[in-house]
Amino acid sequence: MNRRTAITTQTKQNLIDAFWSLYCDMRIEKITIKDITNKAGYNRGTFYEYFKDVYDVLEHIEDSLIPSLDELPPITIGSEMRGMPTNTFLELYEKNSKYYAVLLGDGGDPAFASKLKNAIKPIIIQEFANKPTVNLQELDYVVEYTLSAMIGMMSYWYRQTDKLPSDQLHELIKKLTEQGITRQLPAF
Amino acid sequence: MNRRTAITTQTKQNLIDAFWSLYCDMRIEKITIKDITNKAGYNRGTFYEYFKDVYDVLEHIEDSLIPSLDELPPITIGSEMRGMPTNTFLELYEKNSKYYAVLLGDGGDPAFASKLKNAIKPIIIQEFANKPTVNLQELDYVVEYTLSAMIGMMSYWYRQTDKLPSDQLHELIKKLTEQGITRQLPAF
DNA sequence: TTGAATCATACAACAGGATGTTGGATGATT
DNA sequence: AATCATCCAACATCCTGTTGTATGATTCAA
Repeated sequence: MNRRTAITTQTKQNLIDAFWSLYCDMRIEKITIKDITNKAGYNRGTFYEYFKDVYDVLEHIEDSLIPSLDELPPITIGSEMRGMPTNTFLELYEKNSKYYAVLLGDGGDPAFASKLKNAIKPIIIQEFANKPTVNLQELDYVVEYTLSAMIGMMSYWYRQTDKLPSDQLHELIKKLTEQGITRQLPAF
Repeated sequence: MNRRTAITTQTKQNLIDAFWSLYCDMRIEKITIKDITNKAGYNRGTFYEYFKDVYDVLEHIEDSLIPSLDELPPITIGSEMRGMPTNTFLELYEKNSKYYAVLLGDGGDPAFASKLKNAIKPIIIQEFANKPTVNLQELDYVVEYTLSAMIGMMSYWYRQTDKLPSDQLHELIKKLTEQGITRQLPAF
């Protein structure tokens, strides 16, 4: 890599890292550009060489966390989860948990959940779109339901101090996906 | 009511209404106190008589939208949805949809979803807590799963322009709750 | 290889605007 | 008439985003 681009890349990353360490502790509205550059060790003006404003940094981070099509393993019907790739999603979450847990948590960005869902949704839907019996509109809602449940569950899990064991969590999700909620309730 | 308190109540409400109409159109970070007081027709200083800052207004609104225990109808096992009161939740959402759809949407507040879940969760859990077979920790996750899915689904529904018919949505949610996701997929 | 031209990087300083506080005027309550 | 609440004007402070400039890196022709 060019010496020059190496420097700029590093500077940008330093700013990103400084932002993230602040973002983990405080609401984004309270983060000033001064805070970021102070922490990263740059002049405040330097920030504007790389980002438009504080929200631009967040967007940059979010974009880098949205999986690209080829990053996700191809999904085939008849796989372990019979079409709904919960495991793929869980692995994705775990891989990026450092960021996901914050972005999808209480102090995070509600738009990120949508971005994530919208990135994954077409991949899943595509698998079923050519089936003759499929109602595309309903399918859309089923996928929305699933992804919302997954995200909610995982975020909650990461928020807990005494967590359910990981394999028990995975098992529970699998059962909920395949059998529904009612059957998991003690009264049933 | 006292004339004086009537005035303050009205002023406070005017400020809240002005805030909400702005909040529906723009991110909260972009809303200035000047915007609010201009819209409501007060001096900027008056705002500080009632609220600490812009976020304080949002908190006030959110608190008024969290259902109290006696507001929610008592939940009994063996009811229509066999214990998981999805209908109760759907009705709650629809009753407050003007606010819920915004607060739980992309430009909303992720903390509100948690507040809402935490308010409803104990009511549901209480119904099962005394069953001998229940695993309280797992139950907690099942409820989290359910509420996350409901909130995600409803928010998505309100975001759509050409919505699935309401009764079809309710029917789909019922099936997903009772039978799981896998059985709703065309490949199954 | 050298050195002059060009470009990128980082910074200081400034104007504009938002914030939160203080002290005072007006009008209601007692 | 005295007291108190409501509302507002004005102020100091801080944050923002832009502009102009100095420093150092890269390029290319001689």
